[in-house]
Amino acid sequence: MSDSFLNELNPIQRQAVENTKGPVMIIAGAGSGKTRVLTYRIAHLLNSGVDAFNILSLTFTNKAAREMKERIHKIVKGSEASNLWMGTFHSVFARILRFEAEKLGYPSNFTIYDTDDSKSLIKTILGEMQLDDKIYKPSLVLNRISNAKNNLISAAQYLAQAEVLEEDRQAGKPKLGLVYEAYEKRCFKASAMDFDDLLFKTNVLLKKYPEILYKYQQKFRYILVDEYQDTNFSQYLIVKKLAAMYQNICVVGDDAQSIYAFRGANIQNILNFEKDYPELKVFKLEQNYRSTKTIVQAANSVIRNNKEQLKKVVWTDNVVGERIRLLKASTDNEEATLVANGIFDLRMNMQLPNSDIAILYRTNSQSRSMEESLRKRGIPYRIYGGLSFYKRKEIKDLLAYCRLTINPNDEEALKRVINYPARGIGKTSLEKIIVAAGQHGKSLWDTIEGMALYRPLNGASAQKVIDFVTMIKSFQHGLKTASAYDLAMHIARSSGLLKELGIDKTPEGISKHENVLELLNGIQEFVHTLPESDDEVAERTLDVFMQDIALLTDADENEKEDPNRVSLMTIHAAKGLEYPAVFVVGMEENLFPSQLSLNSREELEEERRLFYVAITRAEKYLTLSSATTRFRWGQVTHSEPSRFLEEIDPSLLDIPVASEPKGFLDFSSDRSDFGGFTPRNTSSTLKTKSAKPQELNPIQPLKGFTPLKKINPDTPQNPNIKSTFIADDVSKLQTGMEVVHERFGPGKVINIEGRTGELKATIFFQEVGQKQLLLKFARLKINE
DNA sequence: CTGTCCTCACTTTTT
DNA sequence: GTGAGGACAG
Repeated sequence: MSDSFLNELNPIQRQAVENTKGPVMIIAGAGSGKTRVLTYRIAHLLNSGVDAFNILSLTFTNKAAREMKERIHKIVKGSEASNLWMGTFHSVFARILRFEAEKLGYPSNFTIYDTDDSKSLIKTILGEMQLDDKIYKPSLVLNRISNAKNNLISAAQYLAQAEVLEEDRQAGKPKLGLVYEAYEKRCFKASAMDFDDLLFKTNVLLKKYPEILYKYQQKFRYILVDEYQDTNFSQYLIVKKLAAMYQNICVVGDDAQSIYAFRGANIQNILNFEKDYPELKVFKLEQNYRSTKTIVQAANSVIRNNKEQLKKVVWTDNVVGERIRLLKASTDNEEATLVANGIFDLRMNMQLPNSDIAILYRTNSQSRSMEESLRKRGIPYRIYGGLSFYKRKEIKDLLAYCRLTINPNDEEALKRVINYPARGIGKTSLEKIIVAAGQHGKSLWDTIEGMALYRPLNGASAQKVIDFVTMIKSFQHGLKTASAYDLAMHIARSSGLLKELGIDKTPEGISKHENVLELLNGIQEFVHTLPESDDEVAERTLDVFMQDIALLTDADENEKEDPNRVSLMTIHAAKGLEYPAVFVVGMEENLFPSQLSLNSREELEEERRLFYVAITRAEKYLTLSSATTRFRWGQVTHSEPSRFLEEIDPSLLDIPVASEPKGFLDFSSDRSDFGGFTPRNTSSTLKTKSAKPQELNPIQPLKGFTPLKKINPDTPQNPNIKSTFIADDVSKLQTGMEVVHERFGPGKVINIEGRTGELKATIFFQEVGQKQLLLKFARLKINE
């Protein structure tokens, strides 16, 4: 058994990997090889004989979990790695809760309510309590409930706290606690848990049943938590309890990248970790392997403005690299055009594939203008997040039928489909059912199933509801016998859903129909896929398929499509990812930082950390763009440049020269003789500016100074060399010639093709490998 | 009860 | 500009 991979680590990383006993905290700066340390640590545990079943690894997103699993598979041979418990907090504890559900009075097939379900239920409750949903805005109410749950305050405890009630009274929402209470009851009656419940109920379970706690303490002897800075109190306590016996707990985090406080994440968890475990070992990973010096320094100069942070010095041995480019546009559409042009130039001049490029924004709504400009330019792209596949109406409709079949008590699913497709059960009927259910303390389903007993409706409407009940029951027969696909297809057909969608021949209607078919396809794939690990449920029935659906965010169904696409996503979604070239768009006050964050220092600091995350996604090229006017909620609004721009050390920026008449807006004007991504300034300014960052950086350790080693292709060249790049030179170019490229360094021409003016050369560079270059853009120097 | 038209709120960020 | 939800007529 070889641990040779350990040699790939630097001394601190290696210590962080090898100290597997006892509590460990790894403070990992951006780009410091955190994921590598985590994966190697797990691999090292497995190689030293720890059973995969005894390792619990918690991540923040499904994507992160998936990636880590893949990487571990690559290092550890055999199928052992499949047995790791690795996933998000929510998915791991949902799994445990399903196993232990009866202890809490839940069936193991409980539904997981997503945010829409929760809001819809709150609206229903507000209606019943005759509260104005303008005052009790469902999203705010849900927020408040969510906060309570994340701090382990039940409805009963909420109602028992005088100050909390007073707070609500002050805010003009005195009944909020009662809404919480009703919500809690309704979820329970519907056999449903919302996202926060998955953590809350886990806490309840572990507290109420010491023997269950003991069982999982024994099982999870080694616990690893990624993105620890983003955990909330509820998650913190679960981890603390599980780790209490063996104390083999390793948390990894970076306080500078904490961007989920809005959802209850608590930086204190990372700051207090030391108090919880006195013999804690702390490892600080401060060397950044990802980005250029310029980018690292820019990030440092921004984050320096935050008051609350752990002492940490992120530095890098990498090259200085390009300066950060600023784009200023007059409108959001122009901004998008500039970004698309910038991407075009990067592909041309730096030979970057689309997949090396990402556009990051603060809000999902900003994606639209970007999409348009990319489409115009013919640049393929992929949007991450946004309206995910599983959030589309038609998908939710079919899933609601499936949910109802599995758990008929699921109130939100029932409300969603009882009259869709329309079957004559309208609002009035539904209201009568809800009232009757409330009176008898039954779920909606129990009320309509026992129509004869509870009599919520009479005559024709009653008959329609009875028919609906009969239909759902017929679906239920398939649960144990039919495969997930057969049953789902049967449901889609007999419910009338497919027919309904087939009628609509508008492009949107067709797309909806296709989406449902795609979901059915996905279910079929599931049926044909074998369980990954030993303890995964082996049956391929519908209820197994549905278990984790609510916890899925982005559908990675599209993997089959062209992978060479530009990525578009929110900065939040970009966390943990890295791209050679990054565009951060919408650098404007009231957008980034968000208007809603300007009330408090804490919130502003979170926005700043978000900007820090955005900057540190970039490896080589970073572009920040803004617009002076922007279309927002149907109106043109004026906006000022973001304050964050001023926080970047100006010497790191490629600031458009004022005297240049709007020229900098136009990427394409003279790119033929001047690489589009090259600083435009005169050579004298370039010289002084490129020299400055190193001198200025006060926190750069001495070793960070790159000694005069071999010429690095990424180091900005002395602009005076430019004069030797004469176009005539290029025309003389022939196969076999030795050339020097400004960025790729020395290379040899392998092939030349194309017609004059569009000549394309294939060149093998010693340092970066083979590239295809358009000669009119590539500034090549022929070596004679 | 159904379908259409109109109004209005909407833009933080995610499990 | 858009999508959800309410008002209203059939």
